[in-house]
Amino acid sequence: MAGRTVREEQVNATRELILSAAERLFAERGVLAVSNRQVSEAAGQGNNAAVGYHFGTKADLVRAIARKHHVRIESIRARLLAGARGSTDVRDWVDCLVRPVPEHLAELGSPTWFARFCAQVMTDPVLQQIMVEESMTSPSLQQIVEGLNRCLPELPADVRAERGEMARHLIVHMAADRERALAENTPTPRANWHDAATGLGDVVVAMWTAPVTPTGS
Amino acid sequence: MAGRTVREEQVNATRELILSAAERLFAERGVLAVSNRQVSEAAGQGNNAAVGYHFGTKADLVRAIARKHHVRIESIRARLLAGARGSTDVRDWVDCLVRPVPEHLAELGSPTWFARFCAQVMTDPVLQQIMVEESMTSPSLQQIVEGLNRCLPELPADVRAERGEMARHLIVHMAADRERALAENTPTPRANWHDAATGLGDVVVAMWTAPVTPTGS
DNA sequence: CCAGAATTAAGTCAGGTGCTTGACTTAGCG
DNA sequence: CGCTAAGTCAAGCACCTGACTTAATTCTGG
Repeated sequence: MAGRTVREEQVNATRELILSAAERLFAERGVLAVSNRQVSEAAGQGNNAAVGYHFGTKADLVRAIARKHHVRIESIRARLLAGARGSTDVRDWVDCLVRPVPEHLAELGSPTWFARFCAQVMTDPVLQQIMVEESMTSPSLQQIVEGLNRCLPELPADVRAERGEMARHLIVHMAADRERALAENTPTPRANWHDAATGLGDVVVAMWTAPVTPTGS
Repeated sequence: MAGRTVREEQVNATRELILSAAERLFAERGVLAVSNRQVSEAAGQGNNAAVGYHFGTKADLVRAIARKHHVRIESIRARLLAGARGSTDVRDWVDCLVRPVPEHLAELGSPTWFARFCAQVMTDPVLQQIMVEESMTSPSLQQIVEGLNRCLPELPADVRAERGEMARHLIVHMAADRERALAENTPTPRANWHDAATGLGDVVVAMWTAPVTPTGS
């Protein structure tokens, strides 16, 4: 088994090269504006079809990038979740929801591209579905939802769904904004990812606990 | 001057045809996934260069679509603003911020495509700037910001900026989500655009008035 | 009623795209 | 040591794209 390393190492290396080149180009220029050829070249592969060989279609490449990060994010979420188990404080559950992505970006160290990539993919009419498939299969996310439900039992199911969507948008797009600001050396409202997550948490807690003005009936 | 009508009418009609065809295709398939050719064809123009003739580059086309809607949205915002002048209730100013887009979409009648278009353009790394230029020149938006500032004088400037960004993301992306759900006949949390705006308002008010947990110093 | 301009139609062109093909390189194994 | 198979490379294919050119059509102003 140890003999497999040499070749397999090399393959994994080029796969990783393609993955990170694609992530960077996608974030900077837009997923659809970048061709597989350009990704291959940026990854230092003379072969213009390297992406096709290793990943298949562009959608598969996007999925691979998403999956790579999601495993890290998932483990951070699991760790936070362990600390919140049984809590009846909304803030604890919101932190489980809000902190994993910023914390993951902090771990990666500057510069990062994943947040911008993520925001784009989540907004694109055809790529969106890929992201949903990748991230909604997370069991830990389900546990957070249940935890929040227990904290806010009288919140109507519709409103709960609505505010869940809102939280998702906020987390992804605010991370993308901050990441972009960092890349362009523009001033950011917060000094670091942890503080940014705190600001996000303040808002998301307020959001979940906001009174619901009656409509219709 | 009345004699101009026949010719100019026709030209404006094809321009409008191109504009709405582009808006629909962009929303459904993605701005960059649709070529100018496809837009021209979808608009019923035998000329594959009709887009180029009438608008120039794709960025110009995007700008034209954005501008068309922004004039309507701006007038709705101005009307709401008149009712809020002098108020010290956060909710009044939030309504000015939150209601124009949903109300505009309601006026257009189903199906609409602008919200999805808008969300994409705002997220794209190169198109984003166009949208910012188009929408940030609005003087009425400035007035809303000032109104909110007067209601929340002790909120730090950084946090104010941060929460302004959040509100923008929420308005655009939640509208896009609802629009997509409408297009796909998926159930929506709210029965109509007005109620959706109310739900959005509840959250945005809570967001602006949320306590700020101290960070750093 | 007509000359001239604006708009639409139709075709062309160079360049870029995804995908496929076949040759070359190299690791692993008998 | 030579064979096999996986990975890499380079070239070619059919197709699509934006940009440009030319012709036909339509309307305007005189």
